[in-house]
Amino acid sequence: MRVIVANCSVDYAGRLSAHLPLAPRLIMVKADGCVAIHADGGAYKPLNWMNAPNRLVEGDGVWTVTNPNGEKITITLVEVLSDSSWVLGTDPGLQKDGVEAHLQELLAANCTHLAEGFRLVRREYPTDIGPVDLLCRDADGVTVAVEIKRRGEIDGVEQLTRYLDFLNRDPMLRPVRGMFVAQQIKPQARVLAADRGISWLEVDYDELRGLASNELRLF
Amino acid sequence: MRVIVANCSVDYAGRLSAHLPLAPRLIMVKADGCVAIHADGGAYKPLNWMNAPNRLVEGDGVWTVTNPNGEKITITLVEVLSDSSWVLGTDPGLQKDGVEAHLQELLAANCTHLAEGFRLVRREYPTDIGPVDLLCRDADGVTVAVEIKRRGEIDGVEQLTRYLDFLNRDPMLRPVRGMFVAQQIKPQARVLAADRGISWLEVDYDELRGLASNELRLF
DNA sequence: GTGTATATCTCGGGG
DNA sequence: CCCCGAGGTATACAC
Repeated sequence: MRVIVANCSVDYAGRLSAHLPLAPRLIMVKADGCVAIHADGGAYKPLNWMNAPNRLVEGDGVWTVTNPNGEKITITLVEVLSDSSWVLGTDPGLQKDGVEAHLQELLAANCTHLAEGFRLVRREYPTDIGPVDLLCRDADGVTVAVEIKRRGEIDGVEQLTRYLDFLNRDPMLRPVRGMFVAQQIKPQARVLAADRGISWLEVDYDELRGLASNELRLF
Repeated sequence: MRVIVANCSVDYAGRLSAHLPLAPRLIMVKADGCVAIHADGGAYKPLNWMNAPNRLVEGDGVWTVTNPNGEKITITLVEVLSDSSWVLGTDPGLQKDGVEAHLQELLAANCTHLAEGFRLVRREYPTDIGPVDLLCRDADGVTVAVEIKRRGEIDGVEQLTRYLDFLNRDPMLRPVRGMFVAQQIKPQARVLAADRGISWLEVDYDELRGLASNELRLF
């Protein structure tokens, strides 16, 4: 890990063209070779960057970083205020809890939470176009394809629509209806779901987790 | 801009829960207060972060960063290897060229480039489901919804299909046909567009820009 | 390698 | 302020 603070200007040419006028910035070079140019604000995203794999050539006050896709960053260093390096080693990595997969687990284990009388057929039910999160049968025995998201946006409705298209070609399953489930569903997604006859439901992750631990306590 | 290199462990609780075991990492604190914890690899994305606005409290070997949404990062500093600060000032900012907005501008100004006899009705034509990039009328007076992308992929075709669904409900516009325009269109997207009766066109940004400057030269 | 789905996406624009 | 779309999205994973 190398950190340089310098007055610099930067040019990027690749998927688009971009230019940074001369100003003081922080340049971070990681062990895997990736380069990031940071301003003193603006969240974690750098102004410009080049991910690994790439090739960094340090010329006389000019760095050029190129990658195999023909993208190129030119950093012109006018005045270097600081230049330090450290060896940090590989990171043990981030442990996460609360992503979509967990929501899916909880709902698979408690699918009556989706609606009275729901029974799980299987998780990750395969179709030609990808796996459906949950396939259930409702109280009337009608098949229901359930798509689960942490945040329900329009893409998720499109995804579920594609699954329904394919599932409804199977005479053993037909008719299949859809259910869109998320912790929060955007208005646009609700409109599209409703328009396509897909029901939707907002669920609470913490409540579900409590429900799951209660069930555990009962047995 | 403050950069600390330290052995640390990190806990995040907010939109999800996450934990980083003790290891050497770089902690970046920007002037706007945002905090990012970087490993020595893995592109420009930090392992953990907290964007502005937030509140950073430096305790005895423990930093807590909280934001108004109830999210919280706890950084436990075991050994500080380096701690430096610089004042960089506000950045003049990134100048971009070649993004979708430019393509849309150029095509709005030169919509005959899309097809002979095209006339622009309006840019960003609103529908219940979002704005259509360009609404035009072709040489026969038929309404054409144009979706513009830098890179034409399947999502764009889906997006245009949604717009067409809604536009075709308007008796004043009906029938509306679709046109999918991009600098490069993936084969899969072409197939889907064709399957839905949507015409598609690849355009060259540099050529369009030249065309626009030629028009300027004429007047 | 391509295609697909996720993300504490980030970021900027418009109502 | 939220909603919405674009992004050099990045990243992981399946085929």
